[in-house]
Amino acid sequence: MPARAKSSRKASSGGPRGSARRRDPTIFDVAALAGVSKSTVSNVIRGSDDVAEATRERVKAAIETLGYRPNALARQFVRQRTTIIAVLIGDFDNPFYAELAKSVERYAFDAGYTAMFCNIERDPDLAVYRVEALLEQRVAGVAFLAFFGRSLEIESALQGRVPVVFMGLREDWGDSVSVSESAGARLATRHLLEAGHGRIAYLTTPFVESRASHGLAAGYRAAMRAANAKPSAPIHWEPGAEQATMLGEVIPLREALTGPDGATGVVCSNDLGAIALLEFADRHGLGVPEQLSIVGFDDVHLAGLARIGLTTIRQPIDEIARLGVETLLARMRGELTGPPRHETLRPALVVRSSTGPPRRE
Amino acid sequence: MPARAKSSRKASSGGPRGSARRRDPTIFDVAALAGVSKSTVSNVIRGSDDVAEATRERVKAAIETLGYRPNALARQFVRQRTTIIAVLIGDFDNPFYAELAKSVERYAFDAGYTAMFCNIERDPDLAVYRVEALLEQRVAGVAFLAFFGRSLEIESALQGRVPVVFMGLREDWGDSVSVSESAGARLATRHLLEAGHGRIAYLTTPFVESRASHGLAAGYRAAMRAANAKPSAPIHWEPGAEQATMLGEVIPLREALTGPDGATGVVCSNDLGAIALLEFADRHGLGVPEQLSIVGFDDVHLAGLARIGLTTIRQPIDEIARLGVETLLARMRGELTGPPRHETLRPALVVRSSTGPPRRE
DNA sequence: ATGAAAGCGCTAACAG
DNA sequence: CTGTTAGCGCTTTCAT
Repeated sequence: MPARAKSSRKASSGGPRGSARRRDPTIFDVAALAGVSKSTVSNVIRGSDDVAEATRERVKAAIETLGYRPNALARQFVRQRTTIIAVLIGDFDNPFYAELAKSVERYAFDAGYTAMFCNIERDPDLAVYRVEALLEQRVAGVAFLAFFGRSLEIESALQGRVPVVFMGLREDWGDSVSVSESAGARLATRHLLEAGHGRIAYLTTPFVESRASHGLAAGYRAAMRAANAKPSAPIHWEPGAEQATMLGEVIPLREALTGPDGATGVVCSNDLGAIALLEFADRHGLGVPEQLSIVGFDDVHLAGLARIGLTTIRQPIDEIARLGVETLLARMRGELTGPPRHETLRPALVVRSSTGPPRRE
Repeated sequence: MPARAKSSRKASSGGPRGSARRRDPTIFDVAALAGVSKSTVSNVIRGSDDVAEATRERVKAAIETLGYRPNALARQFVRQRTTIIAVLIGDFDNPFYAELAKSVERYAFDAGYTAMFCNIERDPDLAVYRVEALLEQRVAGVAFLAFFGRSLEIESALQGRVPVVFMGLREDWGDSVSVSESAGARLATRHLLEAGHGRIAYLTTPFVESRASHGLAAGYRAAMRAANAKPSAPIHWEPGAEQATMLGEVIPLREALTGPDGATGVVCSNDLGAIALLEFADRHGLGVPEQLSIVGFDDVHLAGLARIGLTTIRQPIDEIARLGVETLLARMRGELTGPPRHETLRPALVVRSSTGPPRRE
C-alpha cells in the first residue's frame, strides 16, 4: 500500500479538523470511486492523452457525484506557474487606462487567463516592490500599460524571468504594441499649424512622463520645424496648479497661454491633461477655441462628450489590447522567440470643437 | 538519509533540465548553507516562533548570499489559501468603480494583500463562471463593488466558503459598507422639490440595476410623497438611445422631458447616467438647467468639471473602501464573526450648475 | 531552541 | 491505455 494511503480521508477525518468542515474531495477520491488511478483522473481532467471512452465516462461520473473541483493551488504549485497575467496600470482613474485595462482583461480571459491589475501610480519604489511580489506569485506574463520610475531595477528583475509586453507605450527590452507617438504628435501639431497657429506649445502632465520623453516631443518638434515654426520647450504642468515649469523654471500657466507671446494652441500629452487644461481655461475665462486651441491624445470616451468636444489623437485601444495580449500569449507559449517585437499602430486625428483658428491680438 | 535527499539540488542538476536554467534556491538550500534545518529557516522567514539571535543571523546571511526568495506558490499550496482579495467590478469604465477600485487596492495592499480585479460587466453567466474560478484560486476574500445577474447562484457558491463584503451597495447575505441609497435619493429629490420642481422623474441606467431596485427608488418616492408630489415610475434608459422604457413600455426620452407633462427635473441613479443624460439634453438643444434640471449620484471627479457641473449626491468613496477592506480583513482573520454587519454611511448633496428652478411653460 | 518527518493535491515521467 | 512513483517547496506538529 502506498504511503499516501496512510492519510486517506478516513484516517484523517477522525482528527481534530475532520469534524468542523469536510475537506474538499481530491483527485484521489475520484480515482478511488471510479476505480482507476490518480493519473487517469488527471488525464481526464486535463483532457489530454488518450483515455478510453468508457474510463473517461466513469471518471466523469465520479467527479460529478463527488462534486470534485480541481485544486488550482496544487496545480500551480506543481507546475510552478499560474495562469495569471499581471497588468500594471499607471492610474485607474485615467479613463485611457481603464478602457485599455478592460479590453486586456477580456482578451486575457478569453484565452483562459486571469488578469491581475496593479495600480502603480506614481510611487517608483512601490512599483519595484510590486513587480517583485508579482514575480513571486509566478505570474505567467506581465503587461505594462504604463511604465516609469525605477526602470532599470524593474527591467533587471523581469528580464528573462517572465514574458513582458508593453501596451500603449514602447520600451526596447520587451515586446510592444503601441501607436507611433511621434506620428500622433505630428498630426496634432500639423492640425494646429494648418488652422493658422504659429505659437504652439507642447504640454505634458505627470502621468505620462515616460511617453512624453519619447516620441511625442520629437513629433511636435519635427512638425514645427517642417513648417518653419519655432518649437518651444515642453511645459510640465500638474493639473490643478496655477504654475507650470518650463526648462526647470516655474512659470504662470495663464501667461504662457495668453498675450502676444503666449501660445495660441496647445498639444497635450494625453486627454486627461487636455481636459484639465480645458478646465483651467474655463476657470480663467479663456475661450476655447476662440482664445486657445487644445489638442489631446488618446481619445477617451470622455473626449467625445458634447460638453468637452476635445480634438484629439485617437489610439485604437481595443486593437492595442488585442495585439498586446496575443503577443504576450505567443511569447508565453514559446511560439514567439527571439528579440522583442514592436508593433506600431497608426494614430488618427479626431477633430472636434476644442480647436479653431488662432486668436488675433 | 531521508527520502527527500534523493532529490537534492545536486542529484537533479545533472538531469535534462539542469543545464538550461538553474533552479531558484529553496528553503532547503538555505538550511544546508546555514547548517540548520528547514524548519528553522521557515521560522526565520515567517518571523515567528523563537529563534536564537545567532541562528537567525546565520540564516539571514545564507538567504542573502543565495538570493533566496520564498516560493509563494508553495506557501499558498500548503496553506490552501492565498493573500489575494478578489474585487468584482461592474465596469472599469465607470469612474465611480475606478475610483473605488483604486482605493480598495491601496488599502488591501497596505494590509499585505493583493487585489485581483474582475470586470463582471453585464453578462450574468460570465459572472458566475468567474466567481467559481476565483474560488478555485482560493482567494482570501471577495469584495463586490457591483452585484447583479445570477445572484442566487453566486450567493450559494460563496456562502460560507469565503468572506464576502459589498462595497457601495448592500446585500443582506454578506457584510456591507454603503451609503444609504434612500437617504441619497431623498436628498436629491428634495433638492429639486425645493427648487420648485413638481414633475420629477427618476431615471436608471443599466449599470446599477441592483442598486436601483433597492433604496433609490424608495427614497425618491418617499420624498415625492412627503411633498405631496406624484412620483412616477422609474424610467430605464440605455445611454445613447433615443428611447427609454417605463413600466415596460417604450417611450421617446425627449418627450418625457419636455412639454407641459414632461418632467422638469430628473434624479439619476448614477453620475455616468446623469452625464449621459446631460449629453442627451445638449444634443437635443435642451438647456440644463433652464429647461431641465439633472441630479446625479456618486460624485465622481468628472462631475466637478466646470463644463459638467453636475449637481449630485456624494458618496464617500475612500471611506467606503477603507471600511470595506477593514471589515473583510476582520472577517478573514476571524476577528469578526456572526451575522453580516452592515455599515451605512451618510450621503451628501453637492449642488452645482445642472439644477435650477423649473422651466415655465 | 532546533530538528525530523509527514504531508498539502496534483503533474509528469516511466513502466507495464 | 492505465498504473506506479517520485517529487514540487513549504508549513506544521511532535520530539528532542
